[in-house]
Amino acid sequence: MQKQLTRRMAGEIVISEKPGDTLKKWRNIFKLSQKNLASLLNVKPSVVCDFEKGRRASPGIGTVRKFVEAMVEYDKAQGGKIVSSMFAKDNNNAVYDIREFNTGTAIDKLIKKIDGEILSGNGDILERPIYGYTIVDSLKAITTFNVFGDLYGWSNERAIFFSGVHFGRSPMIAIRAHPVKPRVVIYIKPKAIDKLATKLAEMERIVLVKTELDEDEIVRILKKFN
Amino acid sequence: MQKQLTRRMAGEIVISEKPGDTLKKWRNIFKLSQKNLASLLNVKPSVVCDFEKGRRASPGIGTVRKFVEAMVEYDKAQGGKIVSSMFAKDNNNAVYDIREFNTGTAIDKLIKKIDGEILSGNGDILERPIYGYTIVDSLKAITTFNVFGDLYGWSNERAIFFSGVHFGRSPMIAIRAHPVKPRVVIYIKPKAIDKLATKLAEMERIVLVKTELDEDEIVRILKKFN
DNA sequence: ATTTAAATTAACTAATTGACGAACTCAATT
DNA sequence: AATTGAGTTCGTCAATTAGTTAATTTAAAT
Repeated sequence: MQKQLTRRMAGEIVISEKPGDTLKKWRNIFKLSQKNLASLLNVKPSVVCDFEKGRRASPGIGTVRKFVEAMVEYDKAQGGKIVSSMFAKDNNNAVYDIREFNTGTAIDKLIKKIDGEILSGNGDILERPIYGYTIVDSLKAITTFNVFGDLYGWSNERAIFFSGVHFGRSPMIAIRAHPVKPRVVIYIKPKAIDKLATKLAEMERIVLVKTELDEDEIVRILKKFN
Repeated sequence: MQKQLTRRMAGEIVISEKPGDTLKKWRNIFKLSQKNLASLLNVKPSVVCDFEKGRRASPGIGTVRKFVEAMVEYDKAQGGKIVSSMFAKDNNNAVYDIREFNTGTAIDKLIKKIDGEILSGNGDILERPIYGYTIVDSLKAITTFNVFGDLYGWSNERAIFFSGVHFGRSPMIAIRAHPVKPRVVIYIKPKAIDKLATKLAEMERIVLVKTELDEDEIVRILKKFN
């Protein structure tokens, strides 16, 4: 959660017309004076000001990272009020596991590892690399806040595992409606597979897979991936 | 849309343990060789390599911005395949009618006009103004491109009518998953109402309504609104 | 086993950053 | 009228980046 926020802050700063202004904006959000922030960073206040005023056209990412992380850390030490207010109502116990791989892994390789059966998807799509996965409880995912709402944490170059699947309609509809799509959707022990699910998968060019392994086994297997 | 992606990329790079690896990951996603990317940036390939290999501990944000924007620009010039694969697509004949009101209309007033029955929602929420409506075929809406994808066409201060509703699960799930929410959802002649639909409506603070009028009658009535 | 494209490494230079500190502005207190 | 606090400006300088060229290694493909 903190990482997500730091990423967002950093992204905003880097892409901003005026990185300094954006930096300042965040400092204000965290209710820090230049002096406070400077002391968190072990630098003098003028340094903070120089950056905010854009004296350096292109500060290093190390600087940005330090700034951003210092603010988030600080907030955390104060009880994390700001950070958690950014995430409104978070309650991600719908997420069973979430990880990023260090290197890309081909889709078909992953499917084989988890003993999956392909329901939709073929050809070179299966060779595309993915960079992480998320395992969610399908019902909780839609009744719990924020799982689909937080677009920023998602990379679409990943696999989404759904547990607690009945016919597989709802998860695919949710994905259909959500602007960011995963590359692979894997149903864990589905009771059946609705035709609409495979149809939507085809339309979205998503590889749809089912597996009879349970969550724990999957996590164990995928832990070995890097 | 592009800006969102560039921000996300930049954020990921800045906060990454190994910014170089993350940069590389994105280059791969955009299917560019170091040479290609270098020529887009008017630098030598070794520069790209240096960054990817982390030989610069803290590259400037200008560099990051250039890299990220070059990739996105390049993709755009190629038709934007990668970028749009990150988001949704376009095309809509699922939309039966769509209109904006000139002035705000209170929700309860509109409900009365179309002879609607409230399934979820009460109190002052019903007095909120809405500024337009859309009538969509619920099945087409999820099988046709874009209806949910084109986020910017929507104002959330509006009513969405769904026709062809069976149990009302799918439309609410779609709304649940979509980042932009309407104020009011109206089912046209639903066969039944699933409990999950009302539950989701409550969670989203969306006024859920059903009506037994058909599309044409509704359009006729609403045409009189301004 | 060779060839070729792609990626990595090294050595070097000019330009820029990251940091300091001192002087300065501008409101708001006292 | 003097003091405090927050923020700004700027000269300075060692350390680092952004870029070059050229040589070397890896990985694919013939």
